[in-house]
Amino acid sequence: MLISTRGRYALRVLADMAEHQTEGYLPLKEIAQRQEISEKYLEAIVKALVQNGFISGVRGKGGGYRLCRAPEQINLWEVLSCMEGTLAPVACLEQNAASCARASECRTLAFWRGLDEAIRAYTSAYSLADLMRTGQPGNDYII
Amino acid sequence: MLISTRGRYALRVLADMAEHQTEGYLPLKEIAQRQEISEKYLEAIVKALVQNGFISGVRGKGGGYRLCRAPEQINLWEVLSCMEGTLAPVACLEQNAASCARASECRTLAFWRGLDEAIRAYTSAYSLADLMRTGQPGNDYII
DNA sequence: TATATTCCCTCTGTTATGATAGGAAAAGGG
DNA sequence: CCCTTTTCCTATCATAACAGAGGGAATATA
Repeated sequence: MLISTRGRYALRVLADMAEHQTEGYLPLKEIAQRQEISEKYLEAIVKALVQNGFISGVRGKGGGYRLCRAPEQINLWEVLSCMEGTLAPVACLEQNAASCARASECRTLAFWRGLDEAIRAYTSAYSLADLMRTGQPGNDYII
Repeated sequence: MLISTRGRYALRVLADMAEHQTEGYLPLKEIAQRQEISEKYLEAIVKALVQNGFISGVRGKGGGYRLCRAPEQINLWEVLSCMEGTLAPVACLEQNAASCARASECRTLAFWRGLDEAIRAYTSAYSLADLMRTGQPGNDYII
């Protein structure tokens, strides 16, 4: 499985936050209830989202979480790859993969690189805003 | 990781067999040595390849394994999906996935379906023969 | 019979997955 | 100053998947 619950839930949380953006800081409790995901498990997921600058949290009464950027500027490849650690389809293509002695003669490497690129191309074409339209990816991802 | 060693090794074994096709039945021992993969682990992998009709095995002295079809007719999506069980990027899209009550309102489902389709399109465009050319996929996959 | 080979079953160590539990720290309201 | 709400932090756990290792039975050749 390329994407575990960490990545899947992260997208659902972000989409939920985008949908309720106007309501200020959203307590995790509410998000967990709406999405029917264990609040305790979501804690670990939003923590990663905070650390990677997608959302920010405010403690105490009236606190909660909020998107740090506009949905148009939240790229799904970015979200998924930091939630999953890597989106590489095979171990050979991970960031800190041990360099393979067979690489130069490998019959399959080019095929894997192409698959990696296909996954990157598809996911990075989507922004969080595209999910809100439940439609096709647009090019509203402003660099 | 979308593809584990089962899928990766399977492609390497098939490519090795295609390369040495003319030599008749190839003992697993030789393939394992050339590919530097544990023979014991490969046993499980070739077993699956036999069961799915990609290769056939003959026991006894002079025995070994051989491709059942021409490399042009061995589709990589087919190989990988039966080695991995599924190539679905998320659990929601697996064959026997429990039907999800949220599916109709899910903001992310269409995105996942598209990713699934992108993976399928890329991998199924390749045949084993394409790997042998270490080049781009051709359209020599004859149905 | 001796040898080479696939085929079959079981076992094991390690890592990832998907959580759960218990509390500490911060902020606001009375 | 206390109480409540909330994030934040650390630890633990059960299950499954991954990557093999080991032993032997069945089959074919010479």
